[in-house]
Formats: sequence, C-alpha cells, structure tokens
Amino acid sequence: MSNKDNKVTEENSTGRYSYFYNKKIKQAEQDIKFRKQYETIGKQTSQLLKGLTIYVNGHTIPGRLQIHDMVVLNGGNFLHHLSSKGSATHIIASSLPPKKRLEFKNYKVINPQWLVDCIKQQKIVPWQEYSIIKSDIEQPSILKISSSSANKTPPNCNDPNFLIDYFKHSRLHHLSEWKASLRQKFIELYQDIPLLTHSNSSYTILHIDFDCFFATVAYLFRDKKKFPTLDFDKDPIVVCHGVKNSDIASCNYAARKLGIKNGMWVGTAEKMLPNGIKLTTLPYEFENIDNGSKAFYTILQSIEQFYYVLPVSIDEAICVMSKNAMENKQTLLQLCNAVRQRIKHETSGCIVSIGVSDSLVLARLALKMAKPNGVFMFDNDNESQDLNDMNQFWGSFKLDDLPGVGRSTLKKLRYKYPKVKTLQDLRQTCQDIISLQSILGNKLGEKVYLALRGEDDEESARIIYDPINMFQRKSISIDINWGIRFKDMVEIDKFLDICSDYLVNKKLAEYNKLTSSITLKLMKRCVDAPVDPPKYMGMGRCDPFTTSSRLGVPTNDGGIIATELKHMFRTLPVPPVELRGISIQFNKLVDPDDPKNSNVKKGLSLLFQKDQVTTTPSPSSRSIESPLHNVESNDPHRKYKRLKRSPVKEREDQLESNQRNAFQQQFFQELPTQIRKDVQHDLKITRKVNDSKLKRMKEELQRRENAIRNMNSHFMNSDSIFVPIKFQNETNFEKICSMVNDWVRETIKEKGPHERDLHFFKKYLNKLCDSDRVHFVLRLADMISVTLNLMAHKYGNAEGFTEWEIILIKFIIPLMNRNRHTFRTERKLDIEYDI
DNA sequence: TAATCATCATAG
DNA sequence: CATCGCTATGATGATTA
Ligand SMILES: Nc1ccn([C@H]2C[C@H](O)[C@@H](COP(=O)(O)OP(=O)(O)OP(=O)(O)O)O2)c(=O)n1
Repeated sequence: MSNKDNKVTEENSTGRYSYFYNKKIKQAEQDIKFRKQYETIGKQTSQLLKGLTIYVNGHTIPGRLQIHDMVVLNGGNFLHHLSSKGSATHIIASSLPPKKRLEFKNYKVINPQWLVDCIKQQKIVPWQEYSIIKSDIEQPSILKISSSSANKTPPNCNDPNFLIDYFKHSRLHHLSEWKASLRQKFIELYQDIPLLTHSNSSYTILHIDFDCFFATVAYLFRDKKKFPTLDFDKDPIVVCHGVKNSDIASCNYAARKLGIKNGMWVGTAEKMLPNGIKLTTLPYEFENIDNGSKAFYTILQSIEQFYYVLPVSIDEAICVMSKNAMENKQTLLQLCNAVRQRIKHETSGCIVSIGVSDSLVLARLALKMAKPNGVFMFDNDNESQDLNDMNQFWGSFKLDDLPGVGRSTLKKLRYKYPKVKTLQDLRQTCQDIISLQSILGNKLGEKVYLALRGEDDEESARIIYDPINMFQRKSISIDINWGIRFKDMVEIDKFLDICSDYLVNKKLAEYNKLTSSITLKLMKRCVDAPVDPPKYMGMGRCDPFTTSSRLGVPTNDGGIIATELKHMFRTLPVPPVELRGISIQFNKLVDPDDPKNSNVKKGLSLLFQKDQVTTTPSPSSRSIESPLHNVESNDPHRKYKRLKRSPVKEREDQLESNQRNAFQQQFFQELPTQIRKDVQHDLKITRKVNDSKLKRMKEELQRRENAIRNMNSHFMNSDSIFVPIKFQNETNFEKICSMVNDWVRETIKEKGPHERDLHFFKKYLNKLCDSDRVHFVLRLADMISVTLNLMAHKYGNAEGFTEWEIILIKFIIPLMNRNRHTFRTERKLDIEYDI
C-alpha cells in the first residue's frame, strides 16, 4: 500500500510541478480559489532558497510533496533522486536508519521543521539545531554501548532526570502539553478579534478530528523493514509502549471492529482477536504527531470562512462559521471535502473526518457518525429532516457517546434505566429534565437533557462565545502516578524539590505568574491492593488524599513552595513506601505585573525582614531570597535525624510489640510537627503571612487565655462539651478542636487529663467513628501528636505527657485502625480499564 | 447565602 | 523485559463564617 502511495505521490508531484511553475509565472492573475487553497505555502514566491538543493528521504510531515512545493516556490532546487550524488545541499528526513546515516554522514541532514522555520522567518536558519544525525550518531560504538546499557536501567524515581524522562514518554503528558500550547496560541491569535454574540446565533459548527491519529502516524512512520506487509485497513494495529498491561493510545479501525478501544490494555485487546489474527503494536511517534498537527492547524486557520478554529486537542478542532458563509449544503460539503483532501495531502496520508451541524453537541455526534474517513452533516430542523432519519441518527449512539457522559455517569444511567441502550431510547424514556437532574445532578442533568434535543448547555457554549477567557489558564499542575516507589521521606523530599523546581521554573516562569494556593494530592496504595500492581511501575488501586494551603502572599519561590509541599505531605497519612502517585497544583495564579499586586513583593520582603529579626538574632543574612530554601536544601537530613529521636518514636519503640498497625509508625514519626519543629520559624514566614490564619490564631489565643483562666487541673468539669455534640450536629468541630488542644496543652504540664473528661472524650471519638467521621478523629490525633511534639522538649518528662502519649497510641490509633474501612479504601472502582 | 475545601468526573 | 496511568476544568457536597 505504501508503495502504491509513493508512486502516486511521485506522479502527482511531477504533475503539480508544472502547475506551480506556471503559477509562479502567472502570479498576477490569481485564481481566487486556488490562491486560497495554497496560501499557506506562501502565495508570493521568494528567492530564499536560491542555490540550495534539497532532497527528501523517507516519510516526513509536511510530506515530500509539500516540501517540494515549498522549495520550488522559494527558489530552491528539489532533487527527486539522489542519484546525482553530491548535488544535494540539504537532506530532509524525520529519522534515518543506521545504514542511511552512514551514507549521509557528510550531508546536512535536518528535519522538516528547518524548512518550515526558514520560510516562516524568511531567512536561512542555522541547520545544526535541526540536525538528525548529530544527536545519536556522533559518538561511535563505545558510547553507544554505554547508552544502550543505560537505557536498560529500570525506571527509578530517585533519578534526578526521572520526571523529564517519564514525561518524554508519556502520551498523556504530551496531550496535555499540546493542548495547553494550542490554547495559548489561540489566545495570541484571536485576542483582538471581536467575540461572537448569541443574538447572531446562526453558526455552523464543523467538528474536525483525525481518524485514530496516533495509530495513523505510527503506521506511516513505521519501520518498513520490520513490517513489510502491514495493511492499515485490514490488520489490527495499536500504538503502545509495552506488551501486556500497557495502555493502547490509539488503535486503527480494523482493531476497533474487533472491539478494541483506545485506553484498553494490550493484553485485553489480544483476548479479543479471532484465532489466527495477530495484533501489531507500533511505537509512539510524538514528534511526527506534532508535525502532523501543525499542518492540520495551519490549513484550518487558512480557511477564510472559519471565524474561529477552536483547539480541542492535538488532533481535533472545532471550526465556527457564520451560517451564511456558505451558500448551501452543497458548497459546505465541498468545502469539507476540500479540507479533508488537503489535510490528507499535506500530512501525506492522515485522514480527518468532519461532523457538521449547528450546535456543538450535534457536530460532535455527527463527527462520530462521519468516522471513519467521512463527512456527516446533521440537520436538527424537525421539519426538513425525515423522522426516520432522526430516529436512525439518535438510535445509532451509545449512551456514553454523549459528550460529558463517561464511565460513572453511564453507570448511573444504566442503573436507573436498565433497558435504555441508545440515545434514542433515552430520548423517549427521559422526557423531563427533572428526572435526569435527580440522577445526574443539576448541571449534568440539564446538559444531557439539552443534548438530547440537540442543544448546547451554557457552559459548553462558552467555547464559542467566550473562548479567550475559557482558554486563559487558571491553574498549573503536574501529576505523576507512574514509577513512584520511594523508600523514605528523604527521597520524597528530594522529589518534591524536583517537582517544585519544574513547576516554578518551567511553568510559572513560562506563564509569568505567581501562585498563592497549593494543593497536594497523594495516591496511597489501597490496603488490599498488591504491592506490585499489574502494570509495571503503575499505581495500582489507590486511595487519594488531598490537602491544600493558602500562601497568603503569592510567590514563585521554589524554596518556599517546596517547603510548603514537604509540610503538606506530612499532614497526610501516607507512609513513604505506600506512596504511588503525587500531584501538585497551583490553584490560584496571580499576575505579578498587575498593578493590583504591586505591593505584593514589598509586603513579602517586609514580612521576611520582620520575621528574620525575630528568628535570627544576627541580622547578617538580610537577603530576601528564601531563607526557607536555604534551611531546607542545606541539610535535608538534619530534620530527618531529629525525627528518629522524636519522643513519640521512642515511645513507640517501647510499645511496638503491642501496637503495630496500618497507620504506620512511620507516619507518626513523621507527622507535621517534626518538620515544623526544625523549620518552625521559617514556616511561620509562609504560613503566618496569611491574614485569615493570623486572625484565627489571634482568636484562638484569646479563647485559650479565657479557657486557661477558667480551669484548673482539668477544665472540663462536667459532662459539658462532648455530650451535646454527640447529638447536635451543629456544634462546631473547629471549636472542639481548639478546646481539646487547650485541654491537652494544659494537662500535659500536670498530671494528665481527668478521668471523667477522658471518658467523655473517648465517647466523643467513638461517636465520630460511628457516624463515619474518622477523618475528624484523624485530625484530632494529628493535632494531639503535634502538641506532644511541640511540648516534648519542655514537658517530655511530665506525667501528663506520658499519659497523653499512651492515650494516643493505645486508644486513638487503634480506634482509627478499627474504623479505617469507613474512612478510606472501600472497594474503590476498578482503576484499570481491564479487570 | 457565599466562601472554601476536598472530592469526583470528564476528555483526549 | 516490563512500562511511561497527564492535567485543566467544572460540578458537587460538606463545612464554616
Ligand atoms: N485514552 C486515550 C485517548 C486518546 N489518546 C490519544 C491517542 C489518540 O490518537 C489521540 C486522539 O484521541 P481521539 O479520541 O480523537 O481518538 P483517535 O484519534 O485515536 O480515534 P478517533 O478519533 O478516530 O476515534 O489521543 C490516548 O492516548 N489515550
């Protein structure tokens, strides 16, 4: 098949040569249609490439044909065969097999981007940066061996390059990055053009998407020696890294016929093959995918009728045009086919399908109808559309074909309407919005209700009426849920440093933002999940834990952020060895140049200075540069060593035979305080600047003082506090927390809590557990542990101190363990597609 | 009632 | 060998002020 294609290409290219040649001469009398069609290539010729002779080797994007056009239009020579050795000045290729590498080693072999950039900038850019050869052939065999053996080293999250290496191979990371960058480009491109209005609400929507994009590109760029007879139309092909528990990024339509889907694991897909049929797995072609997408967007953006080309993802865009931009359906269809033809052409073989309608949902559904390799126009106008057609249209979709309906929603719908299989069924069964809303919630219910009538909900339509705002970044985050296997907190701290560095220097810097709110989410292996999940280095089944923190003063200081993250980590009950995934988000982004925030930096420095005066007697280091960072990075082991000596730990050593449970000792050794103890003053800098926190602390202080005044050795002199809460939900947990804290603090200094108070306290805790609020118990336990640690150095020998330790270890922790099941790790949905 | 946080769900 | 399970966003429910 590929051979045939190549032939066609050759013929075309010769045929077209004369066309372009003519075109160049007859520039003045441009046929408008053709100008339109070819303007991306550059409607004016230039002499940019004069004197250069260019040869294309193998498969490229833009394809050989486009390169030919670009070269010729810009005054260069295009070499059809390399027979005339030495005559080529440049060879364009995406990659070279070793043999060719040797053969071409004296040529300037560059990737196609070089040509694109030359033409874009209208100058010959240095070729070295685009060189194909330099990267891996430069070093002869010795290095090759060492690098190939280095490649064999198993993934290790302690490797300083782990994060980057991982991202390099992660398809989902690429998808996210690409999407973000497309959105950014959209903003730059369209921010000055007026928004569309609802009033003028007759728009035609074209939803355009490559058919099985990754699979197509992987096929086109496959190693043809390895797969000489592979047939894309007949053989099931998937793109993946591995062989069994590896995700399928994309599978061709031959595979889909057998029931294979994107996201499925290879092993599962193989089970669906009929006897005798083999599944072909191809590697990812990230760079070529990117190139294909560039061509795709360039073409779409060159189409005058499109008011917007809204990026959905790397391979998918929504084009919006005024309804009267096209005369009739016929011309619209022609446009679609021209676009399809041109994209196929310029990506040398990638197919797009197009769904056309007058709402986003319908265009999306029409696209689904159009696939593979087609155009589908759906007219929702009841009068003009045959009822049968309508029924057939809606009847051909499964429930989760509706945008917004995923696994979870599908389950809910199935549960409520077991008989409903297609959207047509759902249309008939669910006539009113209320019943949908009661199952799916307010918004989703409405969305589905409208979608079934072919209308967009307000939120979805925002992409048309307010795309700039919608594409504006509101948060920055990274997730790593693969390859995470740490031994202890030291390793994790280092990793958090790396993440923080990545986020700050790569992301915050790129967008020139500060952040004032951080969220940390950890994935902890489910208690009943195997230590080694089915997927190699995967996360397996996990319980998620999140916590977030306001920074009060926006910052882009990696040190402050890293410290905060380390602190936050320790507030979550996840022992290092159970950690399977980390995600870090900056939820609130602040523009440092915004005049509103002009006092931010000043405030920051003031606070730092002020705090430094109180923390360090010697005012020598007055630098505003993160004192935290220094403390943290100078000696990450210091606090860890200290941890080992913490009183709780000693205590636990004594008691260890009695109490050893899933709330691991390790967690309690490493509760927030220990860190806070060591970097206490420094943390205050970040934490206390927060106004609200300050206020709360002041209030607490006030309350505490009052409480202390009113109490003697024990301040709960009656059944007072805990009894009512058991029955009245309205009682405020925060206040209880604060009171308990006072109570603990006071009684630590003396002989411990009064028996009666303790009794009620335990009763209260039991109540909390019974009412499924173990997380409150956890918080109380955390708080008590914190208090113990804080007071260890002064009251470590007091009777009350020991008392409280025993209460914590012998009562509270076991209580939490007993009730863990209500807290976390119930059954949990099957994470994997399989199973 | 609004603000805030943790959690869930979705898409590619 | 395996394998590269990301990330922005909106909705929702619980809790607090
Ligand atoms: N779970 C998924 C879904 C998608 N993708 C990648 C591979 C796809 O090629 C690309 C585009 O996703 P689409 O949903 O558009 O799927 P395809 O393009 O593969 O197929 P089609 O659009 O024909 O259904 O995103 C992925 O890696 N993992």
